[in-house]
Amino acid sequence: MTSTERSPVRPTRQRRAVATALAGFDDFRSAQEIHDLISRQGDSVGLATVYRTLSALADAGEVDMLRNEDGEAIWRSCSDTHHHHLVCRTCGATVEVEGPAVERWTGSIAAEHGYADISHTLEIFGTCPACR
Amino acid sequence: MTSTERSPVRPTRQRRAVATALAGFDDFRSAQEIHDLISRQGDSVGLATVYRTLSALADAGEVDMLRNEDGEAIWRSCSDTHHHHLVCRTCGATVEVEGPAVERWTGSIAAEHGYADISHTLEIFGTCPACR
DNA sequence: GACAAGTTGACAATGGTTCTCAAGGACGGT
DNA sequence: ACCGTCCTTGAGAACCATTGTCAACTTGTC
Ligand SMILES: [Zn+2]
Ligand SMILES: [Zn+2]
Ligand SMILES: [Zn+2]
Ligand SMILES: [Zn+2]
Repeated sequence: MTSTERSPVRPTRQRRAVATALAGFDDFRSAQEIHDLISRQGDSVGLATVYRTLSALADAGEVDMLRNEDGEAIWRSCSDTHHHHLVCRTCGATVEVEGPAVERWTGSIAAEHGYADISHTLEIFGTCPACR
Repeated sequence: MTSTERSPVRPTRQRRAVATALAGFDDFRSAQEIHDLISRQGDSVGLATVYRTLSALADAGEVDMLRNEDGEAIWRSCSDTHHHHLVCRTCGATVEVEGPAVERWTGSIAAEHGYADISHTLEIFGTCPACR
């Protein structure tokens, strides 16, 4: 059960730095890359804090986290509605895409086989026009 | 460049053991679990060899490798036609699913944005009836 | 059997991610 | 401003899946 009281989230220098760094990217980046950008901007935030903040933002639905082919987590600030990604495998350029039909399809497939608590991952990789 | 000569693949006791272990599962398992099953069956194969063999089989398209929500690689021998998976996140029970409409959708989305050389990943996770 | 080349396994190394815990900061009440 | 409480942070250790190392061992071939 989720308790009704949420622990307050305090606006700290560190959390602001992570949010700013995220805004500086429009493609998916690893926690390390985000940490590096923060450092390069003169700020100093512990790597563990970067991970904590990214996880919290992901839980809150304010950033998307997915895994690259090596299983590493990569992150990107996204619109807050459910969507998927069309990602250039050369330069990382990302397009958010929606597919109501796909959402319906995954749900019905799962129901058909009696699975509950459904989640799904769907990513499309390709080469963007600029990288052709 | 891929050379035209392929290095010969020798049928060894270890590779047979991995294949047998794979056949003993009908769901996705980690390399560690596969290694454990081999041990339990009395055979002895180094973990590194399990990884090497699984990777080779995946490259050859004889097993599917995907990543669970923690980013760990999990493996399963699969049919050789293009399909996706509905996976129980508790016990790993897997259903292969096909969705021609989804295949069409990903293709058209990609074309619409000028992306070429399209590939995609789509996995559905949930809790199976037995694990409810 | 002898040779060249592929294969193995114990172990070390790698590297992303999480954990630990003492020190620091935010906030409400006074 | 001062306190007390609870949240937050960071340096480093710990974790752990995966990969690299390399000498010993197989396998296929002649
Ligand atoms: Zn591109
Ligand atoms: Zn979706
Ligand atoms: Zn199950
Ligand atoms: Zn598909």
